Amino acid sequence: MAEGFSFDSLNKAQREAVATLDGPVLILAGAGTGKTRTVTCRISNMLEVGIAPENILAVTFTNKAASEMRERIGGMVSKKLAERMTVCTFHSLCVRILRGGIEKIGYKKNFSICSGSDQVGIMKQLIIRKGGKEEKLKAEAVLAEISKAKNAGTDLGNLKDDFMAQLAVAYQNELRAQNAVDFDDLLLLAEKLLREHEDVREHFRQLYRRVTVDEFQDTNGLQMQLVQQLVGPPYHVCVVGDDDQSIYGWRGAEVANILEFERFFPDPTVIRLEENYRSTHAILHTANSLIRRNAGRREKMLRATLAGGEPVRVVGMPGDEEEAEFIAEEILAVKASEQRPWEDFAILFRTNMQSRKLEEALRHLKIPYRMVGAQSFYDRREVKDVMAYMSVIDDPNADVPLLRILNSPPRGIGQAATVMATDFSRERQISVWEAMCSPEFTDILGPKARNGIQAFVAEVVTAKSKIEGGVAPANHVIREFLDDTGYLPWLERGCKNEQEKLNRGESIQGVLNDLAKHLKRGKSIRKFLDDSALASDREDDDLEKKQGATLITLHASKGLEFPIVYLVGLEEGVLPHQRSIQEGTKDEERRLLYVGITRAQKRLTLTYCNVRKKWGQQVGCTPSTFVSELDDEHVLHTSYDDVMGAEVSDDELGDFFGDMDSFLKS
DNA sequence: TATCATTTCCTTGCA
DNA sequence: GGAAATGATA
Repeated sequence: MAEGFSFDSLNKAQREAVATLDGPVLILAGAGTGKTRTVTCRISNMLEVGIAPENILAVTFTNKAASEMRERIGGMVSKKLAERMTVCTFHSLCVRILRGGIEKIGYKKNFSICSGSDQVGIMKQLIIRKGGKEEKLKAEAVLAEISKAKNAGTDLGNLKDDFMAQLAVAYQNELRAQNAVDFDDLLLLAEKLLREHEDVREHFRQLYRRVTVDEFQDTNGLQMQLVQQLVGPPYHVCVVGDDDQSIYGWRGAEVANILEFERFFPDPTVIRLEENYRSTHAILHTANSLIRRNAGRREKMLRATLAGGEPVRVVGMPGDEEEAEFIAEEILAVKASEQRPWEDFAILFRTNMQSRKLEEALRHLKIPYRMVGAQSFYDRREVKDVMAYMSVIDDPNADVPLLRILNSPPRGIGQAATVMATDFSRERQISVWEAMCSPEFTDILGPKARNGIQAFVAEVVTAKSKIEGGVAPANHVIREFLDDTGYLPWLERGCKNEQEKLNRGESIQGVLNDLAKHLKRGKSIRKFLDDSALASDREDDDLEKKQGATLITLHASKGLEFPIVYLVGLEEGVLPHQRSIQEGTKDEERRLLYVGITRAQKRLTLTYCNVRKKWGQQVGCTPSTFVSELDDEHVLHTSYDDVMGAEVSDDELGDFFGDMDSFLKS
């Protein structure tokens, strides 16, 4: 089963990357140059020269990337060895580090992790309590500032806005009081722990002798500092990335980390992967001509190994409706004439808003499609609710989840009663749950709220004792609990249509199934909640197995490739996005388009509209300045009339089926 | 307090 | 156009 890897299958630069195991290494891997293959071969090589798997650490940005990498290395060397390595995200690495000594910096060992909507929940409470309703501050905006400050290493009390600073400090105290950390804290505290405690630092430096960081262009300042703490002399650290594909500046990524890598680690070996195996020459030439316009990049020349290719089409559309129709009809026609599977086609767009029209057009022609990364599974409202219910049963003293579900479904515990409960708990230094159990508190409530709270407390206690008594499996008890408390019926009533009801039911069942799986493996409910907080999608959600053409944002498309790509909405204000024009970050938008273009293997179509419906209003559009930046050598400029004229028969066919469709439905 | 009507705001999305 | 937050009413 261990097929190993052969140097013969690699090009010169890739071979050098795989063979250079010592000292700092910077691999600049352009789009489609076999980056993943090179990195996995390099790590396999470490194993083959006898480096212990325990000493190997590879850090990625997503769980998906981590499991893919482990799997591929397992296939090359041996599954057993691969499983002994540490391949994980920055955040789970930090959890690991913190579990081994967070008490040294003043937290309790069993800290819990606050995810996005938990943070929003806390912040909303704080804004209400601090009387910020007149300021009409959005919780998300405050949290964004806090996150920025944490990643930049500035003090939370020093935020520009005075009120924001107040909220930030209160937020941090709140987390502290609940023994909770947010995602930024994971990095912040892990770095602090390593920096301030030599014994911990030495432990991990001894453990992780070989460190690899993937997608290095997406790291922020804090992550860089963490890597520096983690890697000591002789600096066996390898970072891999492409500055031209840095598209997450808006959430703190610093291209400087890759541009000035030698500032952080001395005298690195720099290896450039410049041979592109993915796209035709025409596509790559067009991409290169665009990205050349960016200043301050690591100069590199991507070469196509696939000569020639069809010209890149740039099509001007009358409106967004026609744009969507045209693409759907062409996909249908090309699929038939070239015998391609739906999976060969992808439609890329800048904002999620744009996907609606495209979805409609595809549905109209009965083209199956998959939407990638629209809303992550664990962010769905009902999933969050169910997880909060689980958390409450597991430990009702955690305030955040308790407050989340306290009045869903309505139990007569409105805003007034909630504020009273949190105030009461604060004064006495007890949890909200303890307040709710205390007669002293319930006595000061109105009868409605009192009854609601007492009934709820009783239900939680019953469910808790059932689980602790081992009467039934926890997932069954929880399902029953969701029913008895009226949550499930309430959720169903709130659904607008059958489809929604079905979807919600499925995702709830999904959570419960996942929990059952964890329990069978002997893991606790708490462990399940922790793992899920660090995951974004369900493991067994068959991400790749979903059938159909792909609808995807440019951001989510990074790392993927498709034979045929449509990139829509090349208009000023859309791509580049309006806000980037205002903020002067057009360079990043250019990189975003570059990423999109380089996803295409065989055929690429770029479209722009003259008119676009924006928030229900027709708005005139001008083509993106990026369109005029493309070198025309391999570009064919054309229009809706031209392309539709060439396919009249298909057009009519589409309309025929469309009419047939509505006829059958009526 | 719950529910229905009205108004407000619109990136990108990972742990 | 539409979700989500506010406001008005039972």
